[in-house]
Amino acid sequence: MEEPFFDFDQDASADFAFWGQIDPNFQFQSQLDTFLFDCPSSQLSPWSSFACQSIFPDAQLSFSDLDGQSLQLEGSAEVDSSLLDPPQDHKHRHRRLVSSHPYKVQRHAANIRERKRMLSINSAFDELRCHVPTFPYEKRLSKIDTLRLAIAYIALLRDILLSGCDPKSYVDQCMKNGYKNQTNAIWNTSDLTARLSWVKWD
DNA sequence: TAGGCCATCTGGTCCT
DNA sequence: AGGACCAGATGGCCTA
Repeated sequence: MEEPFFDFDQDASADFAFWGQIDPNFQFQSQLDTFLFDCPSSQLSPWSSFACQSIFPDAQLSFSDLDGQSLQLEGSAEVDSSLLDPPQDHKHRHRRLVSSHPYKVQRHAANIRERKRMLSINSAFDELRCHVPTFPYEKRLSKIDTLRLAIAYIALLRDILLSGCDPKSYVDQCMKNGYKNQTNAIWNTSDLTARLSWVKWD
């Protein structure tokens, strides 16, 4: 299996060099980050037990990557890096924390939890993308399109069940006559049925 | 270059 | 009290 790759802040150490000396709080912050990320990722997402593999592995951000990024954050009172004219070739703009206030330490921990939560959500989106019909050549669906397509797909599957017809012949019929259902889903047109023509029904 | 999409930070609110 | 959840703000990347 190919390791998920995300070209994210791989030159964090260089960034530190650019920004100057490391804050005394850095060691504590690193330990905090390490602690927060010590919990297994399987606890973060109920979806991680699925065997399904995203066809877009590069879209996933590993927790080790996140660990690396968390090293960017050092203390409390933050400084918008754009104010200091940082290098512009980083994929993400980073903020630095330069003093130590308990609230800011808490805030930093909350940020990490929030990032983990968002990773969990994104992981679920990747799982969902695996279960909605897409063209082989189609680019990665956006989150909103994934949700809308999933809604339309579920509606169509329901209609197939209610019809009692053979799924493939039902889809073929939809291709000929156009698919109409009760929902207002954006994908309930030929987009969906055309995708379903790629589905193996046996 | 504008618009879409996304990641991240943040503060507020709710829940345990 | 602390964590989860949420929505708004912001800025970066990509594409038409």
